[in-house]
Parts: sequence; C-alpha cells; structure tokens
Amino acid sequence: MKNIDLDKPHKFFFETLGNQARWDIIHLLQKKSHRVTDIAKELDYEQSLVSHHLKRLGACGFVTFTENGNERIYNLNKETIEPIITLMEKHINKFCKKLCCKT
Amino acid sequence: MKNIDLDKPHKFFFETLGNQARWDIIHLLQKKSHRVTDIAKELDYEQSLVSHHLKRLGACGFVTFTENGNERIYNLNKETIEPIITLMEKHINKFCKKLCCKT
DNA sequence: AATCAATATGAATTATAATTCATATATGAA
DNA sequence: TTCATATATGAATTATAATTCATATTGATT
Repeated sequence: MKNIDLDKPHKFFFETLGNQARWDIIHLLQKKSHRVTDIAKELDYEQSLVSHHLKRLGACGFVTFTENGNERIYNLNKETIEPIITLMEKHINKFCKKLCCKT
Repeated sequence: MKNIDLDKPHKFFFETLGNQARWDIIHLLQKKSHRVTDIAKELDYEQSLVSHHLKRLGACGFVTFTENGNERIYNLNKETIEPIITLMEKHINKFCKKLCCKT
C-alpha cells in the first residue's frame, strides 16, 4: 500500500478518514458487521475496491474482521471513530455554521 | 477551492487534516500565532502554498486570523484540534502499536 | 479432483489534490 | 505617487490517491 512515516502519523490516519467511500463503509459498519461482498452490494462498489479500502481501514485499526470459512466479517472499531465523529460534528456546528457551496 | 457536500461533511474536514503540510502549519501554530510569511520561512514552504493551505484550514474553522496593516496573524483554533490529536494518538498507541513500514 | 464462491492483490488507468508560477490587491513607507 | 512588503488568487503543472481490471488464493461443495 504505502509507507507510514511513524514520526508523522497524523497524515496517514486522517487521510484514511478523508475519503468518502471509506466513510460509506464506516457508516454501514456502524449499523452492523458485514461481509466484503455485502458491503460492495449495499454500496454498489466493486468488490476489489471495497477490499482495498478495508485494507486501509484495517491498517489504521478502524476495522477488524473475523474469518468464517472463506468469508470475512468486517466490523467497525467504534472506540475511536464514534468520539471522533462527535467531536467533528460539534466543531462543524460551532465553527462552520455558515459553511456553504464555494469556500 | 471546491464544493463541500453538506450531507457528507466528514470527507472534507478529515481530508483537510490528511495532509502533511497542513499538519506542519498546525504544529507551528500550536506554539504561537504567526504571519503567513513567517510560516513560510519557518517551514521552508512557498508563500502562496502556505496561503492556499491556510485558506483551506480557515474554511474548516481550524484557523482564524487577525489583520494588522497589510499582514495577517494566523492563529490556531485549538478547541477541536487538540482533543482530536489526543484522541488519535491514544488510538494509535492502543490499536496500532505494531504499525511499521509496509502495511 | 474439479468447480464455485469469497476475498485479496498488484499493475494500469483515471481522478483528484498539492504545488508552483505569474500576477493581482492592499497597506505602509519614502 | 511611487516603491516595497505582505498576502491572496487562479491557472498550469506535477504528484498522489482512487478505481478498475485481470488474476491469484483459499475454503466449500459436488
């Protein structure tokens, strides 16, 4: 995938969250754990694309999986994600009310 | 700059944080407020590049500025940034200890 | 063993973001 | 009012990330 510069980790982790497809996956996994194929179906993404994104999310510890035969059940590690969503939403409400269209 | 999809704001805000140059600026502003030129000098970045990044950080409410003649003093809005840094660092320590090189 | 289903992988392509470059604007000083 | 300094802006270029495509791998089924 790519190297993580351990001296400067923020870039990598926040970049992971700066992608809509990955947010779609995260939001889906918030409801319940899913198999790769089911994520792909639900979101109408290619299977391989979902795999790539899950790998990245996994590298960041945002998702884990359990194996079940030849399938993998991915689940969201909510411990960080949910507080971080809350934090960012509060931020947006407080500081970015007038946010619109072109910036 | 670009459109923000208000239905899906996470992407935009986290993407803003998923960039090393912007983190360099954030970390500099953590110490104290700076003028644009001084940020550029300190970090050895082009002035216009710093301006572009400051604009984006400002659009997200992560920095503000005060005008002083023809100069602008940028300062960090620490209210969200600092807790979010803490959160992410705890996450990394807890879930990504073995993180190394290739992932 | 042969086939099927689920997932992962890597290379190639395409899309997007970062950076540079040239220049505009605005303020302050001579 | 002319020049210098500080900053911003937009277009062009360059770099990077996302996506697709072809295929490999692994476990299940017949």
